[in-house]
Amino acid sequence: MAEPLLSFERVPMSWTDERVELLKKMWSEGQSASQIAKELGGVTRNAVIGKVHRLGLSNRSGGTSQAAAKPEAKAKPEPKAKAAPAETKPAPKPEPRTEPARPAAAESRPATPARKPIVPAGQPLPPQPSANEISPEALAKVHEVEKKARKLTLMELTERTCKWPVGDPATEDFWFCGLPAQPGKPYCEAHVGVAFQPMSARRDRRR
DNA sequence: CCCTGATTCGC
DNA sequence: GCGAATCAGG
Repeated sequence: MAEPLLSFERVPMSWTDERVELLKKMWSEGQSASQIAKELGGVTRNAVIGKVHRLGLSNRSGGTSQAAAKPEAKAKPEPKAKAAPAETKPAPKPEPRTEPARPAAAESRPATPARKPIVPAGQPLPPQPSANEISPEALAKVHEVEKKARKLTLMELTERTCKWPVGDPATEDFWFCGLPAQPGKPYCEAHVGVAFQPMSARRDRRR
C-alpha cells in the first residue's frame, strides 16, 4: 500500500469517458458551460465549450426536446491578423424553424423525482411564504421586493442572483426573484431575512 | 457589471 | 485534442 491515494492535485484531468458523458448530459439538459465546468471541476467554461464544439454538439439538440435553440451569440470573429482564405458565406441558411416550443420550466434536475415541480439548484430550499412565524416586517419586505423582482427563469439564475422561487412551479406564474443575492447567500437581502430565521426568532411561537 | 456561447489558434 | 484568449451578444 505504498501509494495511499492520489491527492487531488493539478492533474491534467483529461476528458475521460465519464466526464464526457456528464458533459453531454448536462449540456443536453441546458446547463450552462460554466455550470458544467464547475461541476466537472478542473476545467474552465472555455474548456467545456471547446469540448462541446469538438464533440459536435454545439446545438443543444440531442435528447429530450429539440426546443433549445436560443438566438444567442452569432459569433463572427475574424478581425484577427491572420491570412485567412476568403471564406464568405454565399450559402443561404434554410433553417426549418418550427414554432418555439414551450421551454418546459419544470425539467432539468436529474436528481429529481421528475414529476411536477422543480426547484433551483443546491442550497437549502426556502420555505414557501405561507403561515410561517416570520417577522411581519420581513414578510412585508418580501412582498415589496417581489414587485421589483427580475422574475428570472431557472436558466437565468446564477450564483449572484436571488434564487427565491415565487409562485406555483406548475403554472406560468412562476419565477425566481433574481435580485442581487447577498454575497455567499443564495438569496437577496429580503429573502435571506425570511429564509434564514434566527433561532431566537422562532422560539415557541405556539398558536 | 454580470452573464452567455462561438471561434481562433498556439500548444 | 485541448483550452486560454478573444470576440460577440444579452
